[in-house]
Order: sequence, then structure tokens, then C-alpha cells
Amino acid sequence: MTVRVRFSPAPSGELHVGSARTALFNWLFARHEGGTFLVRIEDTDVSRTREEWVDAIGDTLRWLGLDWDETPWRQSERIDVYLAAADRLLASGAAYECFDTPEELDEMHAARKAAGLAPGYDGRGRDLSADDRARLAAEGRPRTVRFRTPDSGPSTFTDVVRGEVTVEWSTISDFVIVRSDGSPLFFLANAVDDLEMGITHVVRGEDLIDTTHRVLAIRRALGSDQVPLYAHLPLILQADRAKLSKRHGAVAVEDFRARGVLSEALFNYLALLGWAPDDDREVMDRAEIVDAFSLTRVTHSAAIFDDKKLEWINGEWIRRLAHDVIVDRIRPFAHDRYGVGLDETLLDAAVTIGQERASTLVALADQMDFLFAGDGFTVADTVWADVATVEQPAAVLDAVITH
RNA sequence: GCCCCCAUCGUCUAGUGGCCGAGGACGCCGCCCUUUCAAGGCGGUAACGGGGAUUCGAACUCCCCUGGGGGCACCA
Repeated sequence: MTVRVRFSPAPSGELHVGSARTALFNWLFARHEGGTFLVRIEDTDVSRTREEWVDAIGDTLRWLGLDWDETPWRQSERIDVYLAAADRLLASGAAYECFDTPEELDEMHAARKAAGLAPGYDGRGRDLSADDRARLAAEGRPRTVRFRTPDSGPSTFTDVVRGEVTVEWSTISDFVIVRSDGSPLFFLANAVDDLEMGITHVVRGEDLIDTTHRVLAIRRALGSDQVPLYAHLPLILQADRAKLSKRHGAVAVEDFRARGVLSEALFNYLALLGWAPDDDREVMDRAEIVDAFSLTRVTHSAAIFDDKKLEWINGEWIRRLAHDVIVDRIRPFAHDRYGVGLDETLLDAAVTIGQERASTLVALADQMDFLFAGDGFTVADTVWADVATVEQPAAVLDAVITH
């Protein structure tokens, strides 16, 4: 079987490190297995989608070094496919039409919660007659399509990292697959696409583990007896053990990029969050990681994102990369900061110092402050005071190089 | 509230019944190198959440508790 995986981001913001890690693991798995890595934009919710995010996510993936194999899919261009599937589910009785108003649903949720149940749905629309439905539709009530879940019995699937995952159907109520505005929802689109695109392995965050039962149920109702192999990755948490959020500093890949984290370093660090090779290596390049990667070695518990360790790996990479490569990457920073009159010789000298001591490209740029500005040095306090007091740039350079 | 998942140093992790009086890395603390900062070298600090059970023997198996996380939407 040829491995076929996909990364399916919702374009509702910049790519954050959690999603990037998911993309990375999918990519690593595909490359390791010689399989295919696809990108599928899950933009069925038009209100949350912005075209600029679609482009931004692509740029970020490219920057990280994650290349995809086929033209990216857009779910927004396949709406009719999902609705056709919904019609089939309706025809077979696997799904049914509902005409509940938002107010009625709110009331029901409150009542169910008070009764110690999950918000869910009480199935009130399940057994409406054709006449009932026609009448309610005629009243102008909103029409949605719900998937009918089994009343009882176990739902089990095999997860590569977690083993057998079982849940009782009675805890999962009927859920909406087509909105009142006629657009399809995640569960439907996801099930249809994974099926039609021949996805063999679904690698995603653990926050989606509970949705698997529903997606699998839709697949079966659609007539498929094929089940992709799932692998739910442990979540990435903040230092306070809460889910990563924008309130707590950098979470978007672009934030790290702007901060001067090298692509190689973030790739390397992210690979180590939730996975470890079977030896002691930590600083590894892309090829080494692809070679060593395996889903069976993915860890089980949530990991805290550690900036310190990222900084360390970044420093390793700054020192490891060829001098010219760093000069090329630092040039935009230097240019922004010091303008057109950029002195290439000094830039070169700054990188020399930077590779020796900096952990991030921004810190490296700080080294340049005193080289370019002469007296205004921001290098850690009194560091290199004697060198910085030399007035002639040439002498500074000399001192730096011979130091 | 209900459901699911998870549980080794502060953090990332190795570990799949004896090789573990628990290994590596980051961080932190010393010392060395160095005119100073880094980098580097050397050393140190620090963990199997608790209780049962199985076993000749449990970090590794099972159960309970506790703790943490996630889910329960006309978001994905």
C-alpha cells in the first residue's frame, strides 16, 4: 500500500506551531515511507476563511521546508460533492432533516446540561414525518441535515499511537452535517475527502480524537468498508500547561521566523516535540529526521513548548550552517536596520562573531549594532567594552577578526 | 456535568519484567579555558504521582485513586 497523507489546515489565521507540528509529522511520515503528502484547505466555513491566510499558510510550509505533491485541494471548490453525499445519506436514512431554531437549540442545550448530559442533541427531529417536514419548511424554519448516530453499542478504531480507542455511542448524539445556509460541515467534508482522496493514514492532533468515531460512521454510511489508519499526536502546551494561545507570546510560525529562528532549527525542534529517535541524537538535519522517523515512536503525553531549548537548537544551527548561508539570511535584517549603505565587510564580520556567540539571528543583528554604529552597542551590557571603544570601524573590524 | 486521552528530573525525552541504586538533552549551579561575553571542556543539582494486585523480581502488566489535558457547536 502506498502511503497517502494530507495536512488539512483551516485558513482562519496564521499557521501556529501546533498545526505546523502536525504538518511536519505528516510530511515526515510520507517522505520516510516514500508516500504522497497532500495539502487540503478546509475552508467550508466561509465566515472564518480569509484568502490571505491561505497564501500565508503555503508560504510558511514552504519556509519550513515542507513541500507537497499535488495541487492543493480547496474544500470550498467541492461543496457540491459534499452536498451530493449528504443527499445520499438522506436517501438511505443515515441522515435526516431538522428544522430547529437557534432559540430552541439553546433551550435544549441548557436543559440537557442541567440533566447532566452533554449539550448535544436530543433527537427531536429524528422521527418527523414527510408531512411534518414539509410543513416546517413551509413555515420558513431553518433546515439543517443531521447524521443519525447509533443509540448504543461501542465504536472502536485503531490508533497507531494510542491503540484501541473505544467510546459508547450513547454518549454521541446526532450532529449537523449541513448548515441551514446549505453549506457542509467539517465532519461531512472531512469524511468524503479522506475517502475520495484515498487517504491511507490520518495524522492529526489529539484534540480531534473524539471526532474520529463520527467521521468513521459517515464513511460507513457512505458505503465504504475501508478505514484509514489513525495516529493522534499529543498536544503542544504552553508553560502553564494550557493550550497554546496568542496571549502568551509567539505561537505562529511566522513569529519565530521574524524573531530570527532558522527554518532548520524550528523543523528540528518541532520534530523532537512528541517524537524521539531510537538513539541520543538531537541536532539533526531534515534528511536525518526523515530517515529516522516513525509513527510508532510518537510519544503519548502532551508536551510543553520550551523556548529555551528552541534557542539552543537555533544556536546550534547558526553555528553549524555555512558562513555564507548565514550572511545571506542575515542580510535582510541588516538591510532593514542599517539601510542601503550596508557594508558587506562589516556584515561578514558581524556574522563571524554571531556564529560564535549568538543563539538567534536577532541576537546576531544586535552584535552588528556596535559594529555599524560604533559606539551604540547593545551587546549584553559591558561585553566587549574594550573592542567597542575603538573608534575607527576598520580598527573595530580588525580587533574583532583578530580577537 | 458526561465522554475520551495521558502520567519518568523544572522542561523535552530514553526505558516495553531482571542490563535502572533510572540514561541523554535543555535549563540551572560550580570549576576550567578566556583581558571580558559567548562558544567549548569537566563536574553537580534534579524524576519513575499515591495505593493495591500479579510475579522469584516491577519505571515497565492489571485495578483503584489523584493529577493534567482534550472533547461534548449550524468551528475545524
